Amino acid sequence: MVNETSIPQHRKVYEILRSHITGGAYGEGDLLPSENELCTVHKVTRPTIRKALDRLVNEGYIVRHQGKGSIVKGVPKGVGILSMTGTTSAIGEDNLTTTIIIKPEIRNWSEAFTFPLSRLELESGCIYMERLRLVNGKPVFYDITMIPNINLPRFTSRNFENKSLFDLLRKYYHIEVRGGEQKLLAIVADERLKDFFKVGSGHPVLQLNRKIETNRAGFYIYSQVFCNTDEYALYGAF
Amino acid sequence: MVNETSIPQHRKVYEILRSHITGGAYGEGDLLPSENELCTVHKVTRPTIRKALDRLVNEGYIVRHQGKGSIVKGVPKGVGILSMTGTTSAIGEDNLTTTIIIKPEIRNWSEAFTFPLSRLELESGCIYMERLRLVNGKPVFYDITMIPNINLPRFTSRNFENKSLFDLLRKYYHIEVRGGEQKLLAIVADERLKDFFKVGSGHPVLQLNRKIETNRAGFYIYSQVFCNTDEYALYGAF
DNA sequence: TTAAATTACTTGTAAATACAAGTTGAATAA
DNA sequence: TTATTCAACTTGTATTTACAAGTAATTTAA
Repeated sequence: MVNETSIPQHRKVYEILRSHITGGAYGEGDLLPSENELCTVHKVTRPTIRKALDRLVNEGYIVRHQGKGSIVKGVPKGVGILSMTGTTSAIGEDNLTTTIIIKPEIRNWSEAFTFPLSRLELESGCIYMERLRLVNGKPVFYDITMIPNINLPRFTSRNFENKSLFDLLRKYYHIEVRGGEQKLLAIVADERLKDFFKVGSGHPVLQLNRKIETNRAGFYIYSQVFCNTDEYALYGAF
Repeated sequence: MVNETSIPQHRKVYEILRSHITGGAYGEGDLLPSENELCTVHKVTRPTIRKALDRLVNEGYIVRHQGKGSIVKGVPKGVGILSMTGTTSAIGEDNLTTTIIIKPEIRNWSEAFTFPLSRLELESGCIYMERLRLVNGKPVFYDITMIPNINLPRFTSRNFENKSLFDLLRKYYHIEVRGGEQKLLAIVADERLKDFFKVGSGHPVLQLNRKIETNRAGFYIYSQVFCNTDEYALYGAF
């Protein structure tokens, strides 16, 4: 029997458990139901349950102890900046507001920050945008995002104001982040950054150049993020 | 039948395949033997092989394609600084030389950089060391490492000159890095850093404060790393 | 009362089996 | 020759079964 969208069972169980953890149904230190209980609830066998749990362990949501059970660690903090998707999940959405500096528009690539581009990417052009992120009202992130203009209908007309770019890509285009590479360096704020961050001259700024892989083969997202780490240090778990 | 040290089969297979990749037996783009071939070679069944391969995928050594096979991606670059162990594997040992500024010595904790310490850690004191790392002769990393002084016989008398701290911990004390958390920020070089890095005043420096988890419960390694990113940006994969 | 043993859980490992689904190259038919 | 079909691979998913090993509470014996 094929499921409606043929999403594997272990993935479904993973999504459900993950949403329960992120949604607060389980808090830090709570015990997840035992594997056998999960089996009966989701009507699958133990290897399937274990595959779902394996992923939760890998992503840092839970730890397992032989003889005890699966203990919830909570939502991995800082997964955002340093290891996965956007800036949104790094801080917690409550305190983060976004100002669009340059709305998504189609441009030619201005060379995507030290990362070499493929011919297809160069020919297609890119969707370019600049955003300023404020944490508790203070400007902390300034980011430039470049996405190849390949098979993304109506992209530039979508509303980004209160959405995560990555949620949007996932929802409308089934593009999911798989991993990526990044370069980090410390620089001194230039005129533009001094203006955005409202800091004086000589102010140190953290710069991240990122190339993000997706589930679409050959489809990469490039972003350059500048951070004022005066009050909010970048946090990452690994 | 119990194996000599009762190391799981899937872990053994993982170690073997991993060493083949890191050792250069398989290069980038090469196909690993098929799962069934690996089964016959290692005398285990497919689920066991798949568990070993799963881990290699998670750690970025290989990618798998249905119908094609398991393709070697190579040794994950930059795993060092941003996601795992030391600085050594970040650059490649060839170009990296280490100068010990303060040899490992037992001290009281000077509060391990914003990370709260447990009572046991505070009571045990810490092994403290400072090292300067040079890449191609230029000072790039300055790091302070603090290790709780718990059950580490003869640690301060070991020779660190040309060894990775983490290799040593693994080899002699069976301590392996499991993960950790880190905070990143951009600062301006103080007098000490200006001296070490031979840079002028106002020079931006990247600072990492890290708390590293190990396979010993409650045993954490704390380190603070300062990087001059002028010539060598920190590189990380995720 | 106290300490040891048992029992009933939990997760960890491993095999054997089956079929689905993607890829590739060889055999076949036009 | 060219296009199509097919067979032989590959990995992906899932079940069933079995036992090992760690944990914790209960029961039992001292």
